[in-house]
Amino acid sequence: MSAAAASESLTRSVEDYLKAIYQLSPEGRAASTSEIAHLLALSPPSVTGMVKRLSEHGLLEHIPYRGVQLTQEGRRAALRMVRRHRLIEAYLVEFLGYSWDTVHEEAERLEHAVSDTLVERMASALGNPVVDPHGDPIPAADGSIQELSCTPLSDIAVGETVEVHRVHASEPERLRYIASLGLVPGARVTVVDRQPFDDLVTIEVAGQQHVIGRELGHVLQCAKTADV
Amino acid sequence: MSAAAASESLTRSVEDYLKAIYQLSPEGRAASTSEIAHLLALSPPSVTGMVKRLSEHGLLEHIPYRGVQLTQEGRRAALRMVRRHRLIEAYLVEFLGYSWDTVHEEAERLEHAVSDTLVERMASALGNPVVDPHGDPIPAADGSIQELSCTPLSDIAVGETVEVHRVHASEPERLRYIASLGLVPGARVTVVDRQPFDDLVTIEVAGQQHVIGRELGHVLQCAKTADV
DNA sequence: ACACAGTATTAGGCTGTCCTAAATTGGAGC
DNA sequence: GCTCCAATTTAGGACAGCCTAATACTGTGT
Repeated sequence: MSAAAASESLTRSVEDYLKAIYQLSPEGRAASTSEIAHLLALSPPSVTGMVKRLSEHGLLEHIPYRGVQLTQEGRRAALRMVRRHRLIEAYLVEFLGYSWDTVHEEAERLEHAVSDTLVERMASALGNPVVDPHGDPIPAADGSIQELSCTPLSDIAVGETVEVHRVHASEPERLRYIASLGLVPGARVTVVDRQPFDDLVTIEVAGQQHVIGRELGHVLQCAKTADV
Repeated sequence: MSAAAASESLTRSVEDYLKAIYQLSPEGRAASTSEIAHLLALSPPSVTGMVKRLSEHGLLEHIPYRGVQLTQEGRRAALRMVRRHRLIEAYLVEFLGYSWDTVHEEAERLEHAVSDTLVERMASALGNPVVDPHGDPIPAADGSIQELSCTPLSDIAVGETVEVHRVHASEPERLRYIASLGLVPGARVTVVDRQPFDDLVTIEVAGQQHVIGRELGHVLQCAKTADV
């Protein structure tokens, strides 16, 4: 049964669900109904209903009261959306004057409307980039993705100097604040102090010191310089 | 009542209806249910139903059994879609390697997904063009549009030389054929002969003679050279 | 003046996606 | 092992859009 479902085009809603579930299940962990509902700003019953339909179509597996996991096919569809989204973001920033804080919303709509042809043309125009403007890796057209291993800034030891690789946020205000501190992908950051509570770290970037709280500390994914 | 409806965003379907009705009513003539149904590939009852909803929202006026006409507001929304569509086509041809026969379908989907911001950025990148790749005029952002007066090729007198201004087709096969004859906007065409029946005209373009039938004769909109 | 052909509308249904309110279930803590 | 809370699912409903079949209208031709 599960094999028969391929190739009919998915609705916008379905694409959003698959992308959300993919994002909620690193390492193939199961995503819960309420997590999905929260991420998509829907009610939990709506999610239960859709999840049931998607599992009938072979895109995911649902163990009632336990959560959902994408099937191979669902994962493929989700990665396709992630590729689209990130390439569109990269294209808009590179060629149409978007800044990284405004690009997410536009890409969120376009990712459902572009053809595969257009996506690949944008990729070519960009020189087939491997990361988007936030440093997130762009899945290849064949669905492979290599997650680069990063450490949240909040886990970096005092005295270490690292490079910001990914900035895991989509809200414009947050991104603008982060950019105003100079914490864009590629920036070099030194952790100069750490508070014993609340994961507060003091960092130095571009000669300036700032204190970073728990949330931003997790949003900023870093790695040793010259690491991949 | 009619004024209260503004600014809620329109659905894809609604946008398609408005654009179709706009295209079917040159000079504010009324469009019939069956014309709309045919253009959108829907059943007439579906059109009646939607038309009813749209007239409740103040986007058009419906006189039962007589046809529909856009209101000011509906016309504005339709022109917005036409602008989007034509600018997207121009952008894709100019920057992403699309040819005029493949670009329509892509634009048809994108026009519903782009933001006003993106449309205006594409317009700037293009240098604010006034016509799209098919020679169709692009409405201004304020909704004004100047229709250039053209004559169908089938109405040009024998012996006259004219310039192709607009090519009013969207089907890829037809457009490819037209392009293969060199009949792109800007091409100079001389009518060398005309059959007494079926509107067949013999033309010369780029030193080659071709016979053009009734349909293509209407698709090819021409004007005297150096006419605007 | 009237019948009829063709067009348009009404009636009744289906699907996809969402919602709120009311059960149900699983696991934490006693 | 039982109780209870929070998470989840079921029940029941709304709305946008679409369809087919049945009915109503309009204008044409005689």
